[in-house]
Amino acid sequence: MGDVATTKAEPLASRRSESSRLAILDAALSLCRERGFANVTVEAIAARAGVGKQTIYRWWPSKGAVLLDALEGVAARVPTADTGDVLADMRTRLAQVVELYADVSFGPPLAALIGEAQLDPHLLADFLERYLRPRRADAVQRLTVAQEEGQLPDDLNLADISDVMFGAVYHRLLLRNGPLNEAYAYFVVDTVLLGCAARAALTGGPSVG
Amino acid sequence: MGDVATTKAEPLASRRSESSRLAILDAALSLCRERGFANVTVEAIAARAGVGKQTIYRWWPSKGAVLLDALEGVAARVPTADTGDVLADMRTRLAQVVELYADVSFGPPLAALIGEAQLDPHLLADFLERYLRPRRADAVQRLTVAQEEGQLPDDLNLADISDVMFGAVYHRLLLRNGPLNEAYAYFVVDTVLLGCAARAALTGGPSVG
DNA sequence: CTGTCAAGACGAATCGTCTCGTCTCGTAGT
DNA sequence: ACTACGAGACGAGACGATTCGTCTTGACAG
Repeated sequence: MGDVATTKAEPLASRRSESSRLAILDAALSLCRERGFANVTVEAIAARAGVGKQTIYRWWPSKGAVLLDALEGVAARVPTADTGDVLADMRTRLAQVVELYADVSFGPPLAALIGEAQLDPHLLADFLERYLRPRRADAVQRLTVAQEEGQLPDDLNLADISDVMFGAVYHRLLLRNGPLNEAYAYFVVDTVLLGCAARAALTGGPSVG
Repeated sequence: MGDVATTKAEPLASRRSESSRLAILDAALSLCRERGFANVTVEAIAARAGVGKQTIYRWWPSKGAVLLDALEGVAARVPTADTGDVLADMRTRLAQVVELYADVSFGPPLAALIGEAQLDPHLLADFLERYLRPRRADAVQRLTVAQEEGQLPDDLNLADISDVMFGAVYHRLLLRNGPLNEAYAYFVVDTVLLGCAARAALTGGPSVG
C-alpha cells in the first residue's frame, strides 16, 4: 500500500490565471441575473467566460462554490460604521444589508446559494465559514464594545442577538413574506435592542438610548 | 389552431387512490430521513411506495411538492395555546416550533424543501401559501387578541413582529449557526415582546407583564 | 518540460413523458 | 338485482433529453 490519505493532487495556485478567475466570477453573476441560478449550468459559465469547463472544476467543487466566491467579493466591499451609538450603528449595518439583499443582482443569487447549500453540506460549511461568520463576528464585535461602554447589559449572549436581527432579514430574503426595506431593518434593530435593555431594566441594569 | 389555453386535463380526484397517496408521503419522508432530500429521486419514492412513477407525476409537479404535502400533514397536528398571557403563549408556540424543527426527521427535510423552493418559484409560492402563511396567521391572531386586551401597543405591525420571531428560528434551522433549542425560543420571544412594550413606553403605552 | 489553458468528446445519472396491460369503479340495459 | 361495458387511475418500466463531472487533446506560458 502506498499513499496515506492521498488528497486529489492540488493544482499549483501560483500558475493560476487571474483573468480567467475574474471572467468566471463575472460570468456566473451575470448569468444568475439573466436566467436565475437554477437555469445556469457550469458549461454556460465556461462558455460566457471564454474558459474551458475543466478550468472551473479545477478550482471550484461546484457552481455554488463559484457563486459564493463572487458574492463574497461583492459583500466584502460593504463598510462598517462605529459612531459610538450602538443603536445607530446597528441600524446602519442592517439597513446596508437590506439594501444589498434587495438588489436584484445580489439578493436572488444569495437566496439561491443558501438554497443550494441545503442540498450540499460542504457548500453550507463553506458559506458559514467564509460568508456568514465574518459578518456575524463584526456585529458581535460592535455589540461587545457597546457592552463594555455600559450601553447593553452584561449577561447577554451577543451572538444570539445578532442572529435574531440577521435572521429577521434572511427570513424575508428567503421566504419573501413581506417587504425587505429600510423601515423593516430599523424596526428589527430598535425592537431587539430595546428588548434587551428592557429585560435588564426589570432586574436593574444599563439601558439603550 | 385549436384549443384556447387548454390546461392539461386534470385527473379526477374522486378516483384517486388514498392508499397510494399515503404510501407516497410515507416513502418520501422515510427516504429523506435515510439519505437526505438531495439523494432522493422520484423513482426511489415510487419504488419504496410500491407505486408507478406516473402516479406521482399525475398528482404532484415535483418531489418538493410531495415533501410539502408530507410536512404540512405533520405540522398541522401541532396544537395552539391561548391562556390569556401573550408572553407565555408565544413562548409556547415558538418552543413547539423549535422542538419540531430540531427533530431530525422534520427539520432537515423542511430545510431542504425551503432550499429547493429557492430554485423553483412555483414551489416557493405553494410553500408560502400552504405552510408559512397559515402559521403566521395563527401567530398574528394571537397577537391581535393581546393588542385588543391592551397587552401590546396599538401601532404595531403584528406581521412584522411574527416574522422577526419566526425568522430567528428559521435562521438557525437553515444556517445552523448556533443551537436551536427551547432557551433560544424563549430568548427570542422575551426580547421581541419586551422590545415592543419598551418602545411604546417611551411614548406612554401599554406594556407586557 | 512541467502544468495550466481552451475546447469538446464521453459515460453515468436523472429527469419527465409515454406506452402497455391490469384493475376498479360508475352506469346502463336486461 | 345482475351483468356488460367503458372511462380512467393504477403498477411497471422503456425512452429521449438534459446535465453532470471526468477525460483527452494540442497549444501555450513560466
